[in-house]
Amino acid sequence: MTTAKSETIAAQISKTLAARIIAGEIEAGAKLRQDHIAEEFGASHVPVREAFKRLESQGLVVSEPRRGVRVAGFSVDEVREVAEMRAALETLALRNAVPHLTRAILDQAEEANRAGDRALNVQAWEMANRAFHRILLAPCGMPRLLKAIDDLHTASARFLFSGWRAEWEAPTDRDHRAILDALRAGQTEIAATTLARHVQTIGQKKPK
Amino acid sequence: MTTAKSETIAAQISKTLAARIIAGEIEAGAKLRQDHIAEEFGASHVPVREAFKRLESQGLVVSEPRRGVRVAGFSVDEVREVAEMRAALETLALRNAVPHLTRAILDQAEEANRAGDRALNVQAWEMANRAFHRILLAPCGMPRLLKAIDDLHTASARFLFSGWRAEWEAPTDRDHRAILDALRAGQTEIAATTLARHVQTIGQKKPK
DNA sequence: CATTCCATAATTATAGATAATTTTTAGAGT
DNA sequence: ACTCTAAAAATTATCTATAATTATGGAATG
Repeated sequence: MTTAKSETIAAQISKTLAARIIAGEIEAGAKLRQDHIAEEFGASHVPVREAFKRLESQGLVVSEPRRGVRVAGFSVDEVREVAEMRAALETLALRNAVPHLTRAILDQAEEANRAGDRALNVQAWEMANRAFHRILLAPCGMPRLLKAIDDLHTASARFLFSGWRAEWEAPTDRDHRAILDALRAGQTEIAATTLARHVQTIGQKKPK
Repeated sequence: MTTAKSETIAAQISKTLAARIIAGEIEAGAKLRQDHIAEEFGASHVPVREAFKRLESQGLVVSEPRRGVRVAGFSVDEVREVAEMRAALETLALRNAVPHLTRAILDQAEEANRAGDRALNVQAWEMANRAFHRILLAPCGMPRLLKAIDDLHTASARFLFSGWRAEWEAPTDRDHRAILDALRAGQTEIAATTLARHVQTIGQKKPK
């Protein structure tokens, strides 16, 4: 599978590293040495540095001047922080999206939800989950907000994968269905409060 | 005035360019040519590119691959978007900060408010305004949230400076005082709703 | 007048060298 | 044996020079 031709090398490296960090292949706190990564990708150190900058802005790595970058850790507090930010921003997005929601969009979201129910592993479930949220929120037409939410989803996914790697079973997502039902009935407030509660429960599921 | 010695050159360039963009010295849509900027700062193009990446993550410039970066424009819709995001995130931060607010912190905020009243130009007022918000919200202890809010403040400041450059008079800030009074009285909800309304009024003040 | 083609310019990436800083290693002294 | 200091190694950050890819603008052509 070849990556898009017109993407810069830095963007490709950034995406690959982000995927690895999210998947837990590189553990938190590990140093990322630019020369090694440059060699692995057959590139020079310049695009690697740019990829680092992008990962830093996503909160996946932290950079200390002259000391290199390392994979960001995440504490329980930070997981809660991300969950609360998601609750605040996703409800805002939903309220602005509601006037533009059509039946077709709601059907799309329901399909994504079903795909989540059918998921065999946590990665597939997360992909469907993210699709569900994105489909419902995208019609708000607020690009900056959507990008912020997307970065928070990425952070959430990291937590999800790190704690649940082994034991995981597909949860039939009751909340998603409740949100869809409320939206179909035109009950925006109920949908928004359900969404807020739903997002915050993710932060509460301790990985045991 | 020498900048901090241990900062990377990229960080210095980024800060300087950000200040110029916010101040309106570089107009929206203007191309930023890395070679020229590198020459101006006596640096090479590599740190300039890294500075661009940082500005991009702050939303101050947009980058099109192989076509360079240009100063981001901002529409009325975007100003409203930023205001709504600020309202959502600052109320969240305030609610989490309230348990940690001391009388000393509230006094600090009041002093910042007075400094705003004494401000002779919009830049000084903005600085005091930002200080007011930061003092009240910082005790929430949520670094990711605070950083996001700070970036939104930057975007707000751009709008403020662009529209009000010439004609501006110090508004005695009634909302700030109302927020402080509510906090002193332990009325968290009133403080939060006042803050939300206050932030959104900024987006409504049309220039001219 | 529209279209194609080419020259120019700018961005993006490579490679090697240099400086500065951090980390590690080794050694001296108590 | 332990600690503190000094030298060495490793890594980052930067610069210079150069090549390759892609836009942009204008000229030539149908």
